[in-house]
Amino acid sequence: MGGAMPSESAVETSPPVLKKEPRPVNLRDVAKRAKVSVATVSMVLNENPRISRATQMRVQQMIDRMGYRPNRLAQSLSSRYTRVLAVMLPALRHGFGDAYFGELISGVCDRAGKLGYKVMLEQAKPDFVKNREHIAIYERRYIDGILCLGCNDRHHFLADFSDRRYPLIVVDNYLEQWGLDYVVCNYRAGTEQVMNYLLQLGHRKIGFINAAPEVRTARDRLEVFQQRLRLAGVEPEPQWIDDGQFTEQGGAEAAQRILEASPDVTALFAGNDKMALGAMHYCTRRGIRIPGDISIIGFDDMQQAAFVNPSLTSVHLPLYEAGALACERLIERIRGKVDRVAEVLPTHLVVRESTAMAAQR
Amino acid sequence: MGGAMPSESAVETSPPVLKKEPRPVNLRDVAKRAKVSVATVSMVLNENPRISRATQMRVQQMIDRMGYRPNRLAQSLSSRYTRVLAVMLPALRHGFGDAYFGELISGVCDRAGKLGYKVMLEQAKPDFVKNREHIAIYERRYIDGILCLGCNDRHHFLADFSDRRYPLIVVDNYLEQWGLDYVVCNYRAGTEQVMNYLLQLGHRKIGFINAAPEVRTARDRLEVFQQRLRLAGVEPEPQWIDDGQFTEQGGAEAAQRILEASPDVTALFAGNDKMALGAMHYCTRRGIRIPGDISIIGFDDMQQAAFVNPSLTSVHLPLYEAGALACERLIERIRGKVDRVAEVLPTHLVVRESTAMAAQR
DNA sequence: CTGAAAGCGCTTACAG
DNA sequence: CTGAAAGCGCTTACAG
Repeated sequence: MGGAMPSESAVETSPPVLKKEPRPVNLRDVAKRAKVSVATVSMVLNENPRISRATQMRVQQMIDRMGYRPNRLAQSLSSRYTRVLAVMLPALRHGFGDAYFGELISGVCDRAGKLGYKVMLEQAKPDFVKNREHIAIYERRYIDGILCLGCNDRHHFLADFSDRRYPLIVVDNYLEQWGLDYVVCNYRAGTEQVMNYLLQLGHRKIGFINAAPEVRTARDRLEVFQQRLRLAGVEPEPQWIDDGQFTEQGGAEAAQRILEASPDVTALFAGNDKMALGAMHYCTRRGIRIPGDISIIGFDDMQQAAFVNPSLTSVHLPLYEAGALACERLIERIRGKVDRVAEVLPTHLVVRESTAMAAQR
Repeated sequence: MGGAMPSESAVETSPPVLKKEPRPVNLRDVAKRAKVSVATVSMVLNENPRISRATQMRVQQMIDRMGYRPNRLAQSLSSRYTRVLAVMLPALRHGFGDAYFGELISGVCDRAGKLGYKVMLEQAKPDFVKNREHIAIYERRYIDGILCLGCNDRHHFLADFSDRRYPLIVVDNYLEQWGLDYVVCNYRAGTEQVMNYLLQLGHRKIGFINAAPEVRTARDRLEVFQQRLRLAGVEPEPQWIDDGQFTEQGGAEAAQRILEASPDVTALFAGNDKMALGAMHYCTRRGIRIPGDISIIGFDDMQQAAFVNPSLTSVHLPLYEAGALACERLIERIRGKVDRVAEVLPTHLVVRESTAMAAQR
């Protein structure tokens, strides 16, 4: 020790290549030092009321002192739960770069963290479904439940959940054909808010850029759009309605088709803000002033909506809250505290600069 | 059986409340039916070359026939790996609703899936760090490694990884003070591309909306900005440079401050597209034409950039690729196939409508 | 109220 | 090339 070759500098110069990883402290170590059985330590960990307050305190102190962290693989292997949830996204290219899903996921993650759950990401790609991974992740004990985002009627694998054997909640859509649990924003009410507002501003010839007829909420939107126009004595013409594929590009193209077929349209209602942005882009390029010549209105109210030019009137969807609530209900389902989930969250219209009284032509 | 009360209809009408969950098939079941030991089945599963081709085939067939799926909790408990990675995000409110992180995460998830890994989401909130969860997730065997997004010099908990005991890769930033592995886009080269382009267009008085001086790549950008101006014989004035906090709102406010202090500025360079959008919004409101009166240029090249009005010139960052590469390298580090990761990815400038020759004033 | 023991479903030396 | 057995680190009846 010391002298010619001080151990400290030796450690510094020669990399400790084969340094033995110190085994992390486990349940048995704690039990031994606390002079109780492993069962007792386990019960303290799980706050089992059968343990006396005195032992509980003493063991807890030892746990803290030794910095013990239970191995959750062992915990999950022995118990019924993994305390992990999956967020399942559709197979869109670069799917996570989307503000809509981002809001939902933020809500899910925050709530999951507060309730002691971890969140895993999955994408329902063709291979994933073909390999029955949607079932395998339960059976292989990766997760206790799934939050299904962006799903639609064509996702036939969801039928595998109609036996309610594995907890799953559809988030911001509903698919009653398979009897699945859901938490959804009120798309019908949101559309009514839009239509009431536009009609009130004097608009009668209204273009509608929708998308994804395979999504139930999108169909609801279309239904209410037509219903409300008819209620106002206006028969919606087919060429007022077009598909914008939920993208900026698609929105721009749909706007073009609608306005070329029906130049007398005075307002465009888009099924999401992205398509509304695309429509705005097209109009501005063509010298059609917003809202002077045409009103444009979106759906979702993403953060961007307030910062485009002109700022975009839109229906606010409580997506963060929907994600959080779905997460909470899913955990309740996993624990058997609830057996059906069917929640509808309110929306509201945020009026900004992109809408005005119908132009007199 | 049958007769007065056919068992099938009984099953159909009375809900099978206490239907015993059929225990999923396990290794032992397969071993028994295949008439081999569990060790052999395990080795077939893990493609251990010690197993003869004949047994391998026979056992594999039984595995397929019985629909056996290994319990991965047991696998991980027995082996060294969980095959789960964490993506760690900073504690931004609604952090996932961000196109920048979304692109990185998409890259990570796609590559992880291909390599047989799952991805878990974490946010480095104050409590998370205080409870030393960033270490606990390794010790408790949730994950094998972390991909750290959006981190900066103030994230002192990253110092806990300088001993390289737990695999972690910093994505799209680098923090050399802690000797961490990283995969980063070339921010210096990207800034050079911007400056070369603007100078070439005749711009000399250039405003710079940056943010986050605690982020090394952001400082790099500032350095190159100043360097290049000086190289062109222009001394950058302090009031040309402002902080936009990486948000639309912040970008709009920074643009206002810069242009009020220096109305003769002919171009604004923003450190991300969001701030550029905010700046555009401000200018348009004030009647400053883009690019007629002022050129605006962003950084990131998010999808939006092509669809705002005018469309935004921006530096394209290969974020998807950065995420994917970081993921792959992390897995290599976990498996000890590489011991240092320091990758730099190229950027390029995408010229759109928001930039033009410097206005003559 | 607490402990000894079985069990969760795998992997991995160690024999043969 | 294959098997018997120990072990991973917990939880949970079952005794006492």
